[in-house]
Amino acid sequence: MRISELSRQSGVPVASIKYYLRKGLMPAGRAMGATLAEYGEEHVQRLRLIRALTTLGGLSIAAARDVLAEIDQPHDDPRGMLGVIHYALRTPADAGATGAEELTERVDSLVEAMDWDVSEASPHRLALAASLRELSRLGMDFGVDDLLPYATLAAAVARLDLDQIDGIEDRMALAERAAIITLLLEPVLALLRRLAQEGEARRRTAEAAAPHTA
Amino acid sequence: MRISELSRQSGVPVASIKYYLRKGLMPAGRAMGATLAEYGEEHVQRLRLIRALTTLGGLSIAAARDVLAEIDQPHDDPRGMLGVIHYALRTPADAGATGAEELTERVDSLVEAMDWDVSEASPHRLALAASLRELSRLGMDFGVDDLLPYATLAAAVARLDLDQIDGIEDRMALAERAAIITLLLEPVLALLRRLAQEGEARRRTAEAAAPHTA
DNA sequence: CAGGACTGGATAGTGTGAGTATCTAGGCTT
DNA sequence: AAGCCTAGATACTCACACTATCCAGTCCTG
Repeated sequence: MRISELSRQSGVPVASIKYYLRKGLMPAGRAMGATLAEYGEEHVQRLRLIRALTTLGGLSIAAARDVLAEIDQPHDDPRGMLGVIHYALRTPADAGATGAEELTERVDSLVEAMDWDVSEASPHRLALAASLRELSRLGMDFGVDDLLPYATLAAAVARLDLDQIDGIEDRMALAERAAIITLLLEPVLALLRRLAQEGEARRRTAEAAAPHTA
Repeated sequence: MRISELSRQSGVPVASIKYYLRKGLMPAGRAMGATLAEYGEEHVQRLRLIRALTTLGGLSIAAARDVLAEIDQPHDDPRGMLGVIHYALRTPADAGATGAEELTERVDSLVEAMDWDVSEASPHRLALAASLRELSRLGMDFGVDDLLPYATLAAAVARLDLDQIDGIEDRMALAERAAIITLLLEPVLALLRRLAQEGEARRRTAEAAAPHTA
């Protein structure tokens, strides 16, 4: 299929497709001549993934490129790839690590208490410490004890996540699924949390108004 | 305190402070003359909150303005304010609602199954439907049964969230806390999830290699 | 086999968001 | 009175994600 057909099927403007090609988010089509290339179904799928990563996942073009490059890499240990994808995603919260030593310790205690086998060098440790420091400066200090319940729930979520990609044999498909689960389920979880907050808030308000019906 | 002192204490450049004032994120200082205004500790705090919302929470200036405006409003039902804050936050996923009818039904079933008392008009319903549709087009279709375990965990998280702001009497402080919990805990939860994923993935890999030690 | 539509690739332009810098009077401090 | 600092307005910058033009080269049609 030619680029105009690819554009029609995917709904992505030709100029944007060219832009993604330039930026290295998509492999070029099979060249059939100096001014002609052949695209396939996999390109349609790739465009869908790109749009999902950027719009749903909120990734920048550069971050999406890194994640896609990781997906395309053959992985010996498919499960370990999750970590690598995570590494490709610097949260913007890693700026200003000054004075986060105490918070880093807190994160380490938490990881240990949860018995999580997480790389010492994981950027998430630092990112989490930075987030906690920011919250602390806003007057909301979360100690290990405050975080443990949240961490326990996060562990339960992670188990569900890994169940989703269990039993997929094709490595390429697995890598893609892992990325989708990690990145694109995040907004879904955030939305579920908000819906739940709204429901729980109303429940508590109602109970406060009429405690006997509880 | 003058603006330069405010800048020094908060670490935010004078030009940026003026920018936030222009955009309506901060109340102006008390005018002491045509070219002089007095700022207080509350302005320092406000700047911290603005920076946290934009950098940690990833909000745009416009979204942060809406949230802050909501915080500043006096609320009759402080808990219900959570919902209002949510409304001020359109997720970018609300574009393209075509063909989401079936997914909307699915979301409605889920909300009903969870017994969440959520407004019929909540933008989260539509946003969730749109996210699910996108995931479905990527080959990951989540039915109500798949979502229920996640929703149950989300409900548990929401209970923890509301516990955090329980017992705060000052309405202004409560509004701010509610916003912080909802918005700024989100990246923390995402990081916990990723740490947990990494831990769980390694655990499963290890168990697959040596099942007898499990 | 000529004309027009289409193509890949390069280059340039656009619009938005989030600041950053400059300018102009006016005021405060010593 | 001199030399700052200040509020407010306006203008400028920079990155990002496109979007539009250009330019040969190619294909297809009549």
